[in-house]
Amino acid sequence: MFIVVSPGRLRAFADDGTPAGEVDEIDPSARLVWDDTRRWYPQLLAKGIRVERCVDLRLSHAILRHSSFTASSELARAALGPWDEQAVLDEPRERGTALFDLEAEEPRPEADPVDEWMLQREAVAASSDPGRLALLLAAESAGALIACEMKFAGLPVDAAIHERLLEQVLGPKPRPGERPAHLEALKQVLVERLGFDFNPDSAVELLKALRRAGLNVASTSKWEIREVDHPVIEPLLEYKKLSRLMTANGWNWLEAWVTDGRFRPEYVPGGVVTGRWAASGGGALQLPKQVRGAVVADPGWKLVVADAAQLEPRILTALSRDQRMAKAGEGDMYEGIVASGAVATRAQAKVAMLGAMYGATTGESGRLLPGLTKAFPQALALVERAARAGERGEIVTTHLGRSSPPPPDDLLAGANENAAAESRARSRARSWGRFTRNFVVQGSAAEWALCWMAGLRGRLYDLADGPFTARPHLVFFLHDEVIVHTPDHLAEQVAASIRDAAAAAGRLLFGELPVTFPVTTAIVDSYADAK
DNA sequence: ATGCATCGCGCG
DNA sequence: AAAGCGCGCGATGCAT
Repeated sequence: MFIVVSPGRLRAFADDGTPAGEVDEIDPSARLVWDDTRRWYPQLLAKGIRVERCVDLRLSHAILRHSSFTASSELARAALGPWDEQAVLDEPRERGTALFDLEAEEPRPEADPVDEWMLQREAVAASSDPGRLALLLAAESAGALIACEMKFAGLPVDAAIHERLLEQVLGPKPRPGERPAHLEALKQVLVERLGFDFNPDSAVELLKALRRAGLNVASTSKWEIREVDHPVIEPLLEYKKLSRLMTANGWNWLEAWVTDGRFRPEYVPGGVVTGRWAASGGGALQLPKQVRGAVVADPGWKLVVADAAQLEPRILTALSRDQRMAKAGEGDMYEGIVASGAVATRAQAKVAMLGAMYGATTGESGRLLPGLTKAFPQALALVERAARAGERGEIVTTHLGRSSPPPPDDLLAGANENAAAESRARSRARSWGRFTRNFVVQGSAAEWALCWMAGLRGRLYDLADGPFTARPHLVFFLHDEVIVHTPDHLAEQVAASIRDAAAAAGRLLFGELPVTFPVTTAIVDSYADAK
């Protein structure tokens, strides 16, 4: 059964979409259909209601609007409307410029979610691959539930441990506007070794200072100055490292983002064009290894940290059905690539695979590509095709049907003018090609991860009783990695569920292909101990 | 005072 | 100024 949720109304529908009247309260085992999970779910969670499944019409619309699978649908061909992000963003600008005429504005009636839902069902049913699209929309919507649940539960962070760590590395908490002791001391070393005062926090001043001291550098980035031989370099790199910790995850971060022992960032499913999640608030997806020691399980609980090993190369294997690459991926994929003879070392295998998926042309990665291409022609042909399509301004699509955004209007502009314009056009086209090359792999990997997590969510819930935060539950997700917070005694079962869900995700996406998706699991008290 | 672009760096 | 994809954020410096 479906229940369509809208302000003041709960409309029930049978599985085939026929109306079944209105209901008084939400049945959490029904599939809830709503405009935006972020709008409805937090208040349900606050009331202790955990929803089993949903249809997030906003996220689904974004997929269907652009998917090449539904290009001929009514939904995709309609003018931009209230379900389109762009229309919503443009809206305030179209209306008067006065800032305070909000009262004067007619509160426009909300679009009916039932109409949109029906359009979406039609679009999926008539699409070139209803099965894949339905899976994608279900996974995307499950992700929306999980994002809200993870924010509700929060990632357990021990502020005392974090503060101790900061004090060890930076010195005692400074007064506002001052550098902590260790950073200040390092600054003095820098000044001493260059022979004059300057502010190392300013990239402009720092660059001038380095050049004044006779160092031939064009920027102050780590990569470049690392190569320079001068007594200021070592303390400067150290300064940058400490400074980064201080500004990104220092005392301010702790105060702003960690309350009651929980870090609660906003996760943004579908926030990245490829379908990856984005996050806002506290840099959730950039939590540096340096501070992971402060992420600790509650007493009597454990963290189960799991990571999908070499996910993107394996996704490429499955997408391309490259039997030789599948063989190389039976164990550690990079070792397998070495064994195939494509490259000499594991490190090279890794660099070469990254280069294949990102479109490297130069450097070590570029040099290794011919060897990789020779060993795995089928897999490499897939990414090459995606790149060429992008260069021509065409759309590419992930395994389950998420399509790349249209190329910039000027992608091919200037191709037939003078030599300089032509070269710029080629460079633009190549750059877009690298994006589309990566899009199919990164986007399909994101789909696998969503299916993994959605399957895991259900398995975790079934492991215990009570409110979902009393059961094992997801507390963190980072592209190919999850953290589950679980009562001690269930940790082994959680680890097994994580592996089961990974295998199930592989079958859901790719059927019985001989491609495996191994996950490493670690049962730990502290995130820092996971690897 | 406030907004925006750039740099630099963290993560996958 | 990373070669080679995708992000978010803070500090700085300039424009408004």
